[in-house]
Amino acid sequence: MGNLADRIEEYLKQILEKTSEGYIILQRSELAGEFSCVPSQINYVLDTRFTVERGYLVESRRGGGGYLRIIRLGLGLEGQYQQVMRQLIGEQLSRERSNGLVDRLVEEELVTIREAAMIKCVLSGNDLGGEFRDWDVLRARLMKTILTTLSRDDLL
Amino acid sequence: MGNLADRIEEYLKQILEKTSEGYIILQRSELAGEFSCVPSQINYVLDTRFTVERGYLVESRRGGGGYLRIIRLGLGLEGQYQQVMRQLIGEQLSRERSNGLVDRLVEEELVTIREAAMIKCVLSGNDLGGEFRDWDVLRARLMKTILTTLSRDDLL
DNA sequence: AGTTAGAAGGTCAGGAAAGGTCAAAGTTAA
DNA sequence: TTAACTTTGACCTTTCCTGACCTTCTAACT
Repeated sequence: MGNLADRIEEYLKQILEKTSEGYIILQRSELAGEFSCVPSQINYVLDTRFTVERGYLVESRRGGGGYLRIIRLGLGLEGQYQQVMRQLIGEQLSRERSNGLVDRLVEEELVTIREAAMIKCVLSGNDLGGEFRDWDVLRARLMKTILTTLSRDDLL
Repeated sequence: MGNLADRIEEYLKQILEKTSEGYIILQRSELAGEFSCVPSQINYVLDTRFTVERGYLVESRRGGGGYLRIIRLGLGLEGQYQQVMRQLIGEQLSRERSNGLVDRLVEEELVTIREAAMIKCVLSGNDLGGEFRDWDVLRARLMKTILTTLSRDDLL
């Protein structure tokens, strides 16, 4: 596995391990410079290796003083639970089931009561007056993004 | 965050924090001098960082003895903030504006960082591809419902 | 009172400094 | 020999910074 993408991946994961903040910040062009490659190669690495499925979140900002921010998603106890949850959710999620899941998250003390109330109110979807068709699909996607957000290591 | 605009923003917020009046008065050219930049850079910072959504009001006066006045808008106590927020949200709400509002809720310690991240990720709406049309309208409604939920007395 | 010079701040367009996208060309593994 | 993965480069969007030019206000001088 000596190819460029793998080496960049390795390098990033290494500094990501060492940090206690739960994230690292870097400049795309600078990193590209260190590995003597084109900047878009960095995007390739980020797109293929630092995905949510693999436990990472990437934020960025353009313009002068722009940057890349790679955030670690929890791999510990909470992270495990998060993976299980994702499988439980699947492609569709009914309102009853989502409420059940959220209650369980409260019991496990992974979310507060306030957070739970918020999640439920969003997932209840009283706001889209019939304008959306595939409710259960949307609910599943929303639930997943929320779980992802909650497992961000930089929010602890 | 090493760029000039960010540094000026931070500087201004710092002195704004320290003052007890709730506002600061300064001279554009003087401030520009301190940061060795062109005066219009100050306008850029004010236009992009000290907006109403983020809780600031900027007044100014030209001519001899002219000045800039940056006012920090409080959200008021005991449920008043709900009304203020609703006004700011209005019927439609862009992503930029909603992020500004959420940041402000954090600053006022009305929501936690985790809650803020969750709200942002829901409102960013990466989940409903092009399936929904009036995004800004939906965002406004969601934001209001969330605020209502968060201010429920039984969640404290 | 009217005029005018100087002292503020305001606007806008253009260039620079990031990062993003996409498709074509090159590699590698089955 | 394909099919999947990697690498590159041309072009795009967003954000920042500067400078030239404009508007408003005060004060001093008719």
